[in-house]
Amino acid sequence: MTERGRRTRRAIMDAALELFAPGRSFKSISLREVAGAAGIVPTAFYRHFRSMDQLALALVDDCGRTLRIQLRRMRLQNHGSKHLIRDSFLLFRDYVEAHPKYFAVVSGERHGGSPLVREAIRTEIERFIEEMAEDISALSLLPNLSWHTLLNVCDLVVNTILSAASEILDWPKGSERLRKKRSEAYVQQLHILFFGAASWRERR
Amino acid sequence: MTERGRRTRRAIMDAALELFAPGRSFKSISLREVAGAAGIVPTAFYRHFRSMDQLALALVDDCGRTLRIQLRRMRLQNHGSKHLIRDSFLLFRDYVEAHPKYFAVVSGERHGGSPLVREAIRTEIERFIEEMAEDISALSLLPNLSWHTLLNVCDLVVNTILSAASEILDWPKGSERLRKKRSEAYVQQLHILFFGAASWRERR
DNA sequence: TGTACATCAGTGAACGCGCGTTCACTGATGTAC
DNA sequence: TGTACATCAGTGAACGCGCGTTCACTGATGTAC
Repeated sequence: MTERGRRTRRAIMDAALELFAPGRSFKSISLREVAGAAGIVPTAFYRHFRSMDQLALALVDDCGRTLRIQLRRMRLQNHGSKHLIRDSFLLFRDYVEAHPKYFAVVSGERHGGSPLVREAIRTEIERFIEEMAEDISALSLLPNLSWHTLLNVCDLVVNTILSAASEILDWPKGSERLRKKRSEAYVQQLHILFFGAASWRERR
Repeated sequence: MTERGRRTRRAIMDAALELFAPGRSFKSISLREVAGAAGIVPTAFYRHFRSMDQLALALVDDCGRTLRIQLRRMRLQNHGSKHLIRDSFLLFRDYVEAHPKYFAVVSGERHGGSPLVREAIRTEIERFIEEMAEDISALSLLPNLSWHTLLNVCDLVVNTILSAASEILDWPKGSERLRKKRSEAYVQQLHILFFGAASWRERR
């Protein structure tokens, strides 16, 4: 693959990501549209991807990797915080607002996409969950839980913040009150959830 | 509206629901396809709905109402149970498996649909949450919580079981082991969550 | 460093297809007397 | 209960459009000597 090839491939992926406006699913974006936005003729698309599904998979992979790196950095850098849960969530919220497209792909295609894409997203999310569990374990934040239960708690947490991400993408731009109110609601949900996890005794 | 009209309208909605195979979003279903499945010529569609979006709204409304009635009945009839949470979840799981299409609409379009449809689903889910909170309040299951916090807990619960529903729709048909394992995982999530809620003290 | 050549990326015409929507129509259904 | 008529539901031809994909091509890029 030549330098030119790599640049165009990147341009196609960026163009596709850019087309992920709210309310648009991957299925509703056409090959011709992506090609046009990437500045190439439709037929040239095939030089880089076999089909739109393959592009979707590459995109999921890309988003997944980027998000995992960012979120892990977030967790580790936040470690010493006095209000760990609140601070982590607010940081997460800001990150979603700063990079809406990445989350739009994951949220939007997680339940609606083609089976292939959905499976790929599921795998990415599982990695998410595992990394979160590893970090919590390494920091001994929930020493009472077995690895198995810890994973399950992280599943619940990731589900919750992905729901939050999806909602955040829909917030109207100006409404600071709503933004604060809903953020606090999610913070409370996470508090209750971690409170339950911290008081949990195995084999009850 | 005549009797014939009502029957055809119903046929259109049933046909659309039937087309909600896994991996198909509403956007990827065409007017002609729905009309064909409903046994009418494409142009006759307009006698009943202005557009596909209007059909989607009618469908969401229909699914929402049906599900709310069923789920409320479920909660109330399960009331005396010794293992309230587990029994409720298993009943819910069986109901999802028995009526997959209804959940496919709600799960699939909740994050991916057009803004109009997403808004409609959001409203239906809010009603869900409120009804659940009312029932829990009426049965004094979480007397320690303020109404505001109770609503927030129910939000978390509904999010969790909707994630579960989406996963249940994807379970391979035969795998009883997976089905049991994942069901127990969700039951544990709900236990932890309710445990946290039950031990929660306001104004901490 | 210069050149010849192979490979690779992008082009543009062409195809057949299913789409949403219009229109004037026909036949079925319901109602007023 | 029977009939005349208005309204309503369904028809079928037609339209222009954007779609994915094929193909033979041209020009750009990278490499071997």
